Amino acid sequence: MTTKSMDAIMALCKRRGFIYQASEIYGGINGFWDYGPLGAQMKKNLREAWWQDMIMRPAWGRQGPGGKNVRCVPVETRIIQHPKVWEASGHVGGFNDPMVDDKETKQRFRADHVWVIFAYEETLIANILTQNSERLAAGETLPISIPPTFSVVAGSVTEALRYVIENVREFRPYRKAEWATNDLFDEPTVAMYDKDGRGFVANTLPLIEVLKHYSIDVIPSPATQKTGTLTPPRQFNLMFHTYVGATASEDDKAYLRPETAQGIFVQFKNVVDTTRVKVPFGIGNTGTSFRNEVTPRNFTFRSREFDQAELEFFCHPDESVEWYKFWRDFRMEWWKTIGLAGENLILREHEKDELSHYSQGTSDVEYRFPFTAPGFGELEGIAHRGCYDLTQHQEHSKTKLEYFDQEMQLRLQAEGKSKEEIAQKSKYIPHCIEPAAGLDRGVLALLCEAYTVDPSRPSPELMKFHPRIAPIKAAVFPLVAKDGMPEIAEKLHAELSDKFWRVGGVEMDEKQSIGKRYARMDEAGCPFCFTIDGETAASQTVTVRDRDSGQQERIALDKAGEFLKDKLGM
RNA sequence: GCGGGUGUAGCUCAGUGGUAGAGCGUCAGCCUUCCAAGCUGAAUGUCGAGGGUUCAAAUCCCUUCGCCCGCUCCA
Repeated sequence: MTTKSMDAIMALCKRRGFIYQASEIYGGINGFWDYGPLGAQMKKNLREAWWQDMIMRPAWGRQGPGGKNVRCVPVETRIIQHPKVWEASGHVGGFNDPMVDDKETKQRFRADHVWVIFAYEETLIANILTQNSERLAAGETLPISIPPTFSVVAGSVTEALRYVIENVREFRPYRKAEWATNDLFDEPTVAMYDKDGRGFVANTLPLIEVLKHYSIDVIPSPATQKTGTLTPPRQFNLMFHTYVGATASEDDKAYLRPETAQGIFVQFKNVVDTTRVKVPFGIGNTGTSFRNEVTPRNFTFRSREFDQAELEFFCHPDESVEWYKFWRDFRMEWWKTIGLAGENLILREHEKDELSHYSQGTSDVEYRFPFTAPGFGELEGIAHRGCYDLTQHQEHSKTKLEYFDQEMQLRLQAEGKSKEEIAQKSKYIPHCIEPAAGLDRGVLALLCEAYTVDPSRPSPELMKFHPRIAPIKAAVFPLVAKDGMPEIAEKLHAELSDKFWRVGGVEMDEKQSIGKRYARMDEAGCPFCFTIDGETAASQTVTVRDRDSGQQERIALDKAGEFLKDKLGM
């Protein structure tokens, strides 16, 4: 594969009106992009394709595991939810990792991963123990204050101390370290020895705790063990917040959603109670989400405001793995059918250690963008979320979100199962499979995949969109603007517009040379151009030019609509 | 948030203190019977923004914003 130039793609997007920088005349705003006429239509086509193939006729009418029909319904939920929704989902906590930077080495650490080690001289400890034996016996805690000795990066106390033991020579003047126990501390401790054999007792506390008693300036950096180079912990708050109500006090604080999925979980009970859906079934939701990214980068790939198309598919726990595989495979296939058919698209199953604790499987549909190549960037994640979300909301909202499976009850009764077993198995919190696609990333991938440079063509740049995605479906040209050709073209244009306006644009262009007009349509990604020429009036035929090959065929004038309908798969 | 690069017409870019340019595109007219063709003409800019130095700033200095690359981050 030849590497495509992202700069060239971005230039074309601007030039042809696919994507503009948001608020450009004011200098732009970091992490936000607008769509121009062609981009807006294209994104609408993508969302429409998702809606049709996921909600209206899920998985193209295929049957799911066990020959079950696949039923999905839509909801449209709000960007602003009750703040507790985001506490239950874990986003408020998870989006609030404080970070510290090392000003000298420019390294950044999660504050909760920095462990400060205190090493006490053994003789000092011994003295304290003997001098305060009565107070210690009474269960008192002794205030002992010594400067932090060094710090390490680790996920837990044990991991931190294990690191010290295994890499003790990094920490001068210590030469040797081993696990130890000590009466003074409840926590695990380590015994360390310097080159003269003097003994020390070391324990560790998380940085955040240590900062309650010490200034950041006396904490050694885990990168260099020098003091004075760390910044105070800073919150990287990825949640956008706002205020509900005109008074804008702290009590009115609310969040803009970081994903559309939670709106589905929160309305799960209502959908079950009001729409006669039965497990297994899916609920889809599309819309805008917000994440205050640390570093928006790579054109529209990591924007702060973006659109998602998410399906939450609810099923019985015993069938959940089968449904997970079903959706994972279908989603991969789906992206292929709308224009990402090449080797740039992969399905990547997450490794065990990448999975959330509640997940039995997660895959990403990934695309090799020019800016990620040779790596890949995530387009869609398909996650087995277990019963995690509904359970969380059940706990936080104190509302029962169990599903009563009447079919299961009848089946178990027929099988003569015990009352206890029937009651237990027919009432459950469904498991959930979540295919969550990024629409803006989808558009970006489709743009990158479609962008083609063919130096052998008179106009080398073209966009090879799949007809279903192409914002302009067809164009009509009179070969020259005389001899009655414009009149015939006008008529054909009117006919095609009338037939296809629901799915995309039909253009008419009679200005300038025919080559220039073809070139313009190539850059807009219009798949078919109908040209009225000198023969049309006599033979009632037109030529159709295929964008990708440049080849033309001659068809009957009154068959143009049918031709296009067929090519658009309608 | 740090470091490096960059910002001049719709796009690509030239312009190192002295009257803002080129190519392409766009538009108009002519010409033209199939691929950014030809001829003629036209429009288009607070030189990213703000401040400073100077008789004079796209150009030098400071601040700031956007974009690109690397680091960092990515429930």
